[in-house]
Amino acid sequence: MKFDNKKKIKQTALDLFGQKGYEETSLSDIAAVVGIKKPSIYNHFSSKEEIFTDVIEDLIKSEISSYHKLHEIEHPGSAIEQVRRVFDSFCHRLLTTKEARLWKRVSFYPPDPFKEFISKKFYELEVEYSRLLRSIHASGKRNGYFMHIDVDQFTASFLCLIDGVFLEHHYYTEEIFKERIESIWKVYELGLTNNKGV
Amino acid sequence: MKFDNKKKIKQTALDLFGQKGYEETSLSDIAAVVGIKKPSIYNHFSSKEEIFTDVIEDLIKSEISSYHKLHEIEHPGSAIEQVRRVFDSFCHRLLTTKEARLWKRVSFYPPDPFKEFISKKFYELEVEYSRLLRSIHASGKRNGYFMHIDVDQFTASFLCLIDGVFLEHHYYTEEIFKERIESIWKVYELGLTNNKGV
DNA sequence: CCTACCGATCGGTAGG
DNA sequence: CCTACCGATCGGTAGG
Repeated sequence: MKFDNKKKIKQTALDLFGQKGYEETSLSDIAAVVGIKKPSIYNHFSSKEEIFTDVIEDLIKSEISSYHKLHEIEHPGSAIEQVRRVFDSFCHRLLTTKEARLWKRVSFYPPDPFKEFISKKFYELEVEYSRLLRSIHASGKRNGYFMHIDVDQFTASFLCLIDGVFLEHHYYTEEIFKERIESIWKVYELGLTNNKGV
Repeated sequence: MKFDNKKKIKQTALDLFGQKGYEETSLSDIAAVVGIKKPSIYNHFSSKEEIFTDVIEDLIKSEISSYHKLHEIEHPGSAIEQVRRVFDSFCHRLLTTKEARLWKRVSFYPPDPFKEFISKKFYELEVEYSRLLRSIHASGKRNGYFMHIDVDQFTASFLCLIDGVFLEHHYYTEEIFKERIESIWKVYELGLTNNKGV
C-alpha cells in the first residue's frame, strides 16, 4: 500500500500524543514505532504541527459521527434507562478509545500553539453533545420525568458527571473504579428521579 | 534575606509548572522570572526534579492542613447546608489557588519520573478527603439525611462532582461556569434529598 | 525512503 | 551569584 506509512504515522501519533502528550512525543519516537527514520516523516507531513491537526481533525469527525448514530437509533425504555444507556456509551468510549484519551488531554491542557484550534473544535463537539441530551430531556419530560430539572440543568449535570467519571478513571484501579461508577450513578439517578420539592 | 531567592524559585516553579507543565517549563524560564541566571538555581537545588518534589511536598502539606481546619470547625445547619459549604470551599480552593492548579495537573498527567511519587501523595490526600466526608455523612445520617445513600456512595459522588466541576472550569468562561455550577449542584442536591425509593 | 547535518534549546557542570 | 561551556536531543533541511 502506498499510503500505509502515512496511516501508521497518524495512528502512532494518536497513541503517543495521548499517552505522553504532544510536546513529550518526539518525531523520532513516532518514526521508531512506524519502523522508519525521522526525516521520512516529512514525505507525508510538512511539520509536527500538521500531524497533530490532522489527527485531531480525524478524531473530531469520528466523535461527531458516533454521536449522530447514538442520536438516530431508537431509545426504548424509560427516560432514566435512556440516560443510563447514554452514560454507559459515553463512559465506554471515554475509557477504551485512544481518540477519547487524546481528546481529553488536549481539551484539558492544549499544547500552546493549538489553544485556539482546540477551543474551536471543543465547541463543535459541544453542539453534538447538547443535541443528544436535549432530545433525551424533551422526550423524558413528555413522559413525566425531569419534573424539577430543566434542560440546561440536565445537560450541565450530565456532562459534569461524565467529566468526573473520566477523572476518577485516571486515579483508581479498574475494580475500585467500577464500584465508584455505580455509587456515582446511584446518587445521580436519585437526583433525576426526585419528585418532591427540596 | 538569605533564602529569599530559594522561596522565589519555589513560588515561580509552582506557578509555571501549573501553567505550562513540568517538562514545558525550563530552568531558564524560572530563573528569568526570579531575576537570576539559570546556573544560580543550583545554589539552592541540586536538580530540576528536586525543585518539583519540594514544591509538591509543600503543596500537599498545605492542602492537608486546610482540610484539617475544615474538619475541626463547627458545622452548623442541615447536612445539605454542610455539604454545600464544603462544596463551595473545595471549589474555591480548586479554582483560585496555584497549588490546586498544579496538583490537578500532575495528579491527572504526572510527569514520567514522578508517577510513583505522585500516586503516593494522592493517597495521602484521599485519607483527608474521606475523613471529612465520612464525618459529614455520619452526622447527617443521625439527623435523618442520606436515607438511600451509604457513606461510600456519598464520598464517591461528592468527589466525582468536584472533579467534574474542576474540568468544567477549564472549558468555560467565568459567567457560563457559574451558571453551570448551580445547575450541577441542583441535580446533586435533588439526589441527596431524594427520600422515596427509586 | 535514507544519511548527514543545521541551529536552538535542554539540564547540568566547571571554575571563579 | 556569574560566564562559559558540556553532551544530548529537539524539529527540520539538503541532497540523493
